[in-house]
Amino acid sequence: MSDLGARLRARGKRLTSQRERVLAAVGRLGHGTPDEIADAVGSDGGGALPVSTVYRSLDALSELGLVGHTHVDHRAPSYHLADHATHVHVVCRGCGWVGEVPLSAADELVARIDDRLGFAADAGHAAVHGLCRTCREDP
Amino acid sequence: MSDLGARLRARGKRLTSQRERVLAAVGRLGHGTPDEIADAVGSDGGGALPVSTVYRSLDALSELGLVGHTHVDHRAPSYHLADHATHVHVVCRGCGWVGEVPLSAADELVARIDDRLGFAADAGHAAVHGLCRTCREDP
DNA sequence: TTGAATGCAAAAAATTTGCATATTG
DNA sequence: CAATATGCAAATTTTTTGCATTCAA
Repeated sequence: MSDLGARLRARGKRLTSQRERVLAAVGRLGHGTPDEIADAVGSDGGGALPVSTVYRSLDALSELGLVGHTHVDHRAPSYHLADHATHVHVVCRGCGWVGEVPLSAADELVARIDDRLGFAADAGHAAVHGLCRTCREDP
Repeated sequence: MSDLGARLRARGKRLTSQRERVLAAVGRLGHGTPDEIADAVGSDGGGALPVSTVYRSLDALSELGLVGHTHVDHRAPSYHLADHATHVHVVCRGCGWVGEVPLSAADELVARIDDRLGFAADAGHAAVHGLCRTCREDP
């Protein structure tokens, strides 16, 4: 898997230390907004990066399929390594609680989507909203 | 269904013409960003509303569960009537194409989430990302 | 009346862009 | 060397807030 450099080059892009550091930071964080990722990069001992570079790096890495993102709440795209997406996120509309279930829980849905549309769904990038145990009982 | 006024009052909120107009605009539009909704409200003959009021109205209506939203792309939350959410959206990461499958396709997933977490998932508010028929074959 | 909601304008966030300079291949 | 990225600052875009005023209940 993956010579980052080769994959970038294959797309006419280049391997830079910034992109390596952003990728590493995403891996370290698990999940993070562009801002949090910028902070994480800043604490790897290599000096801070401007947010604009973080955005551009995330774009580049997304194009390669190395990182993905979900919208956990209204405002923040949360990036993660593509291979970290091993579960479906659920987000409570009431209290904001975030939980997860194994990706396999979505097998049936993924199969049905493929049947009907020929679409390769990546459930690991989905955030399902709803109400958690507590909020569904409450008013 | 519902008496909008009653539902609002039940939460200590009030029925205002602005909220009625925002709700109507969302219904007319089907889907729309706060900005588009503001425009739509502006063309109902009742004069424009400041975006801040649109945001606040959408919040209020969301709390009542009358409107919901999905993140169709990176940047835009797309609001819709809650009862319009009768399908699961799929969004192609490659070309941005948006499709949908019946909500029932997610029954199994919803059941599993309930089993494991006691969480009431609302699949109609989920956008599943992936690759469409065309993009999955292509580079 | 009285607290909730609006309108407006200003503030805060979040994201993108222009351009000279530095780097990769 | 040539094309791609970076850094930085400024410009956009999106969302939120403060506050005096209006309005629903």
